[in-house]
Amino acid sequence: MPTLAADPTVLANRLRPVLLKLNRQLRREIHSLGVTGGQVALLVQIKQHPGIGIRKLAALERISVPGMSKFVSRLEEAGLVQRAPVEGDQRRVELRLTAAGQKVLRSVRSKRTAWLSARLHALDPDELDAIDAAIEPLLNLLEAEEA
Amino acid sequence: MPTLAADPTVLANRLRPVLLKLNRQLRREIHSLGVTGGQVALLVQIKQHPGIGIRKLAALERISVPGMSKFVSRLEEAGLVQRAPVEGDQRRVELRLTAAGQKVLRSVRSKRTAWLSARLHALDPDELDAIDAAIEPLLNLLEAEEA
DNA sequence: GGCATTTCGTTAACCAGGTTAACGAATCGG
DNA sequence: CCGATTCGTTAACCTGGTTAACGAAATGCC
Repeated sequence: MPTLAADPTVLANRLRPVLLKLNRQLRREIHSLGVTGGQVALLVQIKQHPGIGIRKLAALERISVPGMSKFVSRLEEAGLVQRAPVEGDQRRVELRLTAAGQKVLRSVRSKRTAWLSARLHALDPDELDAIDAAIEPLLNLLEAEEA
Repeated sequence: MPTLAADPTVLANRLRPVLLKLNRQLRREIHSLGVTGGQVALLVQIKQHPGIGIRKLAALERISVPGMSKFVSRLEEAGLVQRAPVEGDQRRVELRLTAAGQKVLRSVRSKRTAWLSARLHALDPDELDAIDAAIEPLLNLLEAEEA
């Protein structure tokens, strides 16, 4: 039974190693289609914000602009996204999924063979609920600093 | 309100981006003393298992043996850990914290200025409880595959 | 005792995922 | 029309990993 009214600093020290190890595993989830978790996240964002630019996308994903430029280049080389010039502003670029990108996204979403999905299947329903309930608070952790 | 009896695959797809972004932030938590979260985790393990070898440590942290060797080398160069020869087996090494390593660990543990700690302080008690309650299930996710 | 096998750690070479610094081109505002 | 800003790219660099190959030491066995 977890301690109620957890001390934030103590909680941080317990949470950190868990996140660390989970992400080490997730990094290896470079599954079948050759796309990493990070790349999938990018595809999702582009799908949800068609025509978005590098800069906004970088902000959404919380990485630097040059970093985003590089990742998008990789996705473009892989044929999953398309850089299109913006009408009336030749500095900007509009990003969109290609047909191949959409296909990848569809097939990834239903994938149950990925490490995380497989491990979650092994948990009890109440454990799943506990994780489920933590997702929003964890998201709030990130949104807090957008202010 | 989170969905009860969450579908593991759906939950995985919601969880992944959260973990991804959290870890991107955590990576920048290279605070004052110049040690990263991963390095702190290592120091903690060495403290809890004094005299542990590279191989076991690598298994505990779920990374490869050569990777661990490299990280330990860095920590040794930084003067935080000490490689000592093992009595009666000259292949092995025993790892121990130096005084400096213990000092770093003490000062890190109480640090409330780190990003994660600061953000957690901004959450409601019930959100903290939700996160707290999710830690064990998340750990189980990792332990499951030790079997 | 001697030799094959296994165990332990290191090194080298490589890749992904970032970062900051510097820049060039285009747009915008006075 | 010119200075300042905005957008994206490139280059150089770092951390955190990986696999492959290896050398030295210990173990098992005949």
